[in-house]
Amino acid sequence: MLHRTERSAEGLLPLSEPVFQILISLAAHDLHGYGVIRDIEQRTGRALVLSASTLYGAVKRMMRDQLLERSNERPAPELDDERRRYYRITDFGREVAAAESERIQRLAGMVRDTDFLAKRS
Amino acid sequence: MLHRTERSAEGLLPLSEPVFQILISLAAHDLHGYGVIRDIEQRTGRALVLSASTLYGAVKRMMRDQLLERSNERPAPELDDERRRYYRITDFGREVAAAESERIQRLAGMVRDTDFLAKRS
DNA sequence: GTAGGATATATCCCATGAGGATATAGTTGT
DNA sequence: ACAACTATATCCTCATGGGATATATCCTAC
Repeated sequence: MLHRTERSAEGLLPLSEPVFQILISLAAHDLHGYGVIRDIEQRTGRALVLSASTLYGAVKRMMRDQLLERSNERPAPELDDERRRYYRITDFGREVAAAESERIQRLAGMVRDTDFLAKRS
Repeated sequence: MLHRTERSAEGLLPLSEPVFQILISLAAHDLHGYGVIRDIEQRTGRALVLSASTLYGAVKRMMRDQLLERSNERPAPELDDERRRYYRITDFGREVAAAESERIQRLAGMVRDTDFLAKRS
């Protein structure tokens, strides 16, 4: 019997914008909290800038839900900052991110050619 | 001087799943509350089935935010049900739906070719 | 060396929203 | 007549987002 996922990824959908963006950032590489804020800010062209409370609150809940875990690996000492706390996405976190991505693709397809500004009746 | 939008559509984004789906339903044709629930259920293949409290709560807030308004037009009496309260999407509601649609398209593009399950490092 | 801004984490607190439970009542089918 | 479905509405609870705030370290300029 193969590994049985405790909680289904779908049960956590839809993800909030902050949570999905945090998963995207950490899917690429381990990062510390403040670094995640900067990464999201850069990737979205400042369209989304998380406040500190949003980031740390979300991270705490994502750890509770086993989407993230603490990472012990740190950069070379000369590049490091002792205050940082690094996080890593879990396998389950990747499952959830993939499921949310599929949901988004489905939704995007559903409305792709819809002209909401065209009045009816 | 052309019409000036009071509140920007972007300020309401991102929309919750229920709110966006309600706008999609009403963008096609006026409908009453219970009919919106059925319409979303059908369109999404039962993937999203709003509870009554979610629907009526969302509709109330959407009226407050001027995304929807009451519609006086009713179907032919033999097809009607007096208990029904029909709703219509407003021009502003269409703007907001279009803005959310663009946001979704952008997000979908951003993650389209991301393989979240491919482990790194 | 010290002042100030950026980096970094964390908590308190409030407003908002999703949705289960529940209430009420009219409509339709058997 | 009785049940199931249609239809609207409110109460209540829980979770989340985010402003304000606190604390401390790092870095750069003077």
